[in-house]
Amino acid sequence: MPRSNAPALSRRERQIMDIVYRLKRATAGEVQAEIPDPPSYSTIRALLRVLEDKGHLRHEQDGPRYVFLPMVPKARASQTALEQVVRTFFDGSASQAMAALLDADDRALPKGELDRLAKLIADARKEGR
Amino acid sequence: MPRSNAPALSRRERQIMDIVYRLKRATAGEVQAEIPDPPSYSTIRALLRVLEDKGHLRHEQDGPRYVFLPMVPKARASQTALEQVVRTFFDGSASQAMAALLDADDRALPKGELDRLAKLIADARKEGR
DNA sequence: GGGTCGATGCTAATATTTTAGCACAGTGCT
DNA sequence: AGCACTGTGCTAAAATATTAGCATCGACCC
Repeated sequence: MPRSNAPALSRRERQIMDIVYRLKRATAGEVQAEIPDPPSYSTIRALLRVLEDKGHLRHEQDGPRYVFLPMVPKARASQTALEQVVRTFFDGSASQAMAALLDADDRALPKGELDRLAKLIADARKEGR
Repeated sequence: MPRSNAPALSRRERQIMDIVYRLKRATAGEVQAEIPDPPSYSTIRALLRVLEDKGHLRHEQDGPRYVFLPMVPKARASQTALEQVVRTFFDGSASQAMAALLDADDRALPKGELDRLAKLIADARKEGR
């Protein structure tokens, strides 16, 4: 858990946290590999250490090296991130955001996924009444 | 349009951009009012000026004062923001993200919105084949 | 005209972030 | 044992972001 008084993430810190979430767990080298125009290895490690100090990451020892993991579970962090986007860009309306997702990506949505969504929505409609 | 070589936004800059997007357009005073523990008015203005230099904002004169607006239209910025979240937290799958939105918020979704979504999805399914 | 109010432009100090370098520890190999 | 390799911890410099202060300008009112 990030310490409650922990300051918000800086730019690089945010970038690194995103990478760790995407990879689920990552070593310094893996993080570096994900950054375009990356700074030195040493720098990455320093940042990971800072993030750990601030309570955003923890590490496990994997043989000789550290593997870093988020303190806040991905599921929770993703909800927070979505809420933030919904609040900022969609007036707090989740359904507007969903419509935007559908709109942007309908080519890419596998049919099975659409079916699944249709079902979720059908369920929600039933519950809602 | 942000200059292509414009560096990513710093923390405060991001915060301010979000506020401007949320309000659609905002004066320095309005931005300040939206920030908890805000820095001085002077500071806000400096940041707005920086954002304008970097090409993220522009301003219009409204009587005696400036009203700031995003250079990138909200619709486009919101797509970018969603893509970022989808990539980071949902493995690139828009439908997973939609499911999360539905899950978090199904109490709050007005029935009419659900109907609209159901229709959008039905259409997408037709198109997709 | 003179004064006040509400705004801006600019400059400079301070704080934070970002970066790299160096020293050291452990492992495996010859 | 000695050496190379791959990792860490720590420290300190450099770059960037954040902040506030001060001078100025125009509008309005007395």
